[in-house]
Amino acid sequence: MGKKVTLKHIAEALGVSTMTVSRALNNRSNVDGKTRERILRKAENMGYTPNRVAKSLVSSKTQTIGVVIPEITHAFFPEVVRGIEEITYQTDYQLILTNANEQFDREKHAIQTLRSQQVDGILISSSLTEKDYSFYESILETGTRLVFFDRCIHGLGASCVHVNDRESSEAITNHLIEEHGYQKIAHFCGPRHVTIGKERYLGYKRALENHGIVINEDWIIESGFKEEGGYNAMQKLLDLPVSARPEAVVCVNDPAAFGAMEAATELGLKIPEDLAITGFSDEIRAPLVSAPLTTVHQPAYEVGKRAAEKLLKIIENEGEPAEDIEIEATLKIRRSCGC
Amino acid sequence: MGKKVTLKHIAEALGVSTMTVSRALNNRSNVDGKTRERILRKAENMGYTPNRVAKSLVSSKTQTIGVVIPEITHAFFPEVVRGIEEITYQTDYQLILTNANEQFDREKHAIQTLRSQQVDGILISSSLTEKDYSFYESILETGTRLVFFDRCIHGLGASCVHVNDRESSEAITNHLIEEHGYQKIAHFCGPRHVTIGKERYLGYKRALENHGIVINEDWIIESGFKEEGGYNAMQKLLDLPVSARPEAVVCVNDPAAFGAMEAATELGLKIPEDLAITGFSDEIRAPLVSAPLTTVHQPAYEVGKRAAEKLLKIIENEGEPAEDIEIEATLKIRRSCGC
DNA sequence: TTGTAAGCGTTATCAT
DNA sequence: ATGATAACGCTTACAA
Repeated sequence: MGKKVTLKHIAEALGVSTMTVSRALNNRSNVDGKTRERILRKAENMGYTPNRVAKSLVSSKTQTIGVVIPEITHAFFPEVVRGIEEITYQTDYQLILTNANEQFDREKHAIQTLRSQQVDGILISSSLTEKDYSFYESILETGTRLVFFDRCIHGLGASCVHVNDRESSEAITNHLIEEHGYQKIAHFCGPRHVTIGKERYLGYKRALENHGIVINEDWIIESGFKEEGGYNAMQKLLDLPVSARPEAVVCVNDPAAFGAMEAATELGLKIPEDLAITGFSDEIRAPLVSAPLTTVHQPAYEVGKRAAEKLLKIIENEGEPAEDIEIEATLKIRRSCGC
Repeated sequence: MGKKVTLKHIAEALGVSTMTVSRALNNRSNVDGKTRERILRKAENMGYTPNRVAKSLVSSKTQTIGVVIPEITHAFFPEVVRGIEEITYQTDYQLILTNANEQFDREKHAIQTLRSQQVDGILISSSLTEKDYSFYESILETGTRLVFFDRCIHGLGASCVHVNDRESSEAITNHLIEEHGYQKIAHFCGPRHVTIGKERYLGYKRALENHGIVINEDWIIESGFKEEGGYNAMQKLLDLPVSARPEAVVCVNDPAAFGAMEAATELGLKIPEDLAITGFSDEIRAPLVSAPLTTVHQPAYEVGKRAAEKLLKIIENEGEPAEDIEIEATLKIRRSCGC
């Protein structure tokens, strides 16, 4: 349980200066072979561990990046984290993980803490649901390096990594219309100020418009991104008289779709016979539920990887420009759409 | 993009000393009301963010804990992380996440890095598969605070949080014997030097012994903890002539069970009619697979919470004793056992 | 090749 | 109530 060993201790034990020890331990050229040997051996058996905190104070570099996710239970995010982790592991960065739990206040707090920890950069999927960008504007002004992923905030000049949400949402809606002939299609949407909420809504809308289908506002219900929200939205939808119900529901993501399925099933509907449902994410449960979920496959691992790569570029090259990186998502047709 | 604002900048701008600024910002009593006001306002609009790195250097406290997990894709671990996160959020600690990817070398490396980052403590589920505890002995000697969870290493005097693996494994094996009358039961085990590998094996063994069933060594196959291992183990098992095959397989965890199911299904077996399979974890997919998995429900969230609580106690109370915390797991009977 | 001095941003300690 | 100084562990810049 001895006190922590520092450069100074090694230096004293050996009768050299701390600088010599520092140099030896950092493989600098300008230190005598024998001296280096002695120092390395001594450090080893004194159990020396460099103090990165002190190092960081000098270099203002912590080799650390912060990650803020809105929802650790949505399987999409751990998979993103895996992608991030692959990159940070290779490049010897550490990853500080924080969970905003879908609350923007927690997100702000997390970011402030990360900044005060002097992380070299931050990856974030935002929980922001209102049109108040001032927080982000002000921290970007201070030079905080930031890359958004999945849930982005545009117009701030920050980089963003995401899938082609709008096209994908349009494609899955098209599938319902063209392959199954559905005309009455509802949408359980996320908050509209979150990119993915807005984009997926717009894709849905465009598909209907392109087919000359008039949008029924009763069928557009905000479910948010969680199962519970999908469950509630479905209950609301099924409050409508039977004649006024849709044939299909396009959900903003998989968890919402699962919640919707559960509510529909409890109320005696069969999926997809009585009601078709689609998701967005293709998380781990999608192929397994009783009516395997037709959804949009989002390459989560890839999203994490690309976001981390971009952030590291920004950290390591002064003039790295902001960039909008779009990753192709693919339709995953299963049974819940009626196929 | 202005340079970072420090105490000194605020002090100069206001013509006071840095100490006064420090005191005001930290709510010390001994600072004049008006001075404090001026300082707070100035700090605010200069966009001051405290530098925790500098703070840490003085206090040798980082408000940071490290977490090392063996496998971020196994859904059990993100759920544990959620539990940890709940505690660290409440107590204003940050969480540094590292993934050892089932490799002990990466685990060692992760721990060394965490130590050099001066984390206040480490939570770890070990990937160690051999009986070489020297690494842990040496880092514990230096006073590193450590709590194991799930995959523990005993005999080091470190705390550990885990479920009652042996009893649970015995109970699920008993279920196969007593409720279904199976006598020919195989076991896909983890490495024996990992606690959970050993304990679950011993539970399985004890159940057979208590029922006077002789163990068939051909049926004990090391699958490890991943799907792929379960898949391979099942292929090996099904290489046996039909007459020499077991009626049931007790798998060391859910992923191994899923892999085993897949291989069995591909080879034309029906589960549970031709072969019963059980798991251990009760992860998110367990109820959803085509033969819903009979397994042991491990309260992952609770494991994370308790481990984090224990670690914080150790960090905050000098003399906090090591403790072995056992959490009760429960049998989750579904269809894959034949029920 | 090695050493000395100063400084990174903060706080503890001892003045004033 | 406020300030000066040293210290945390390390590295950069300069000197010997």
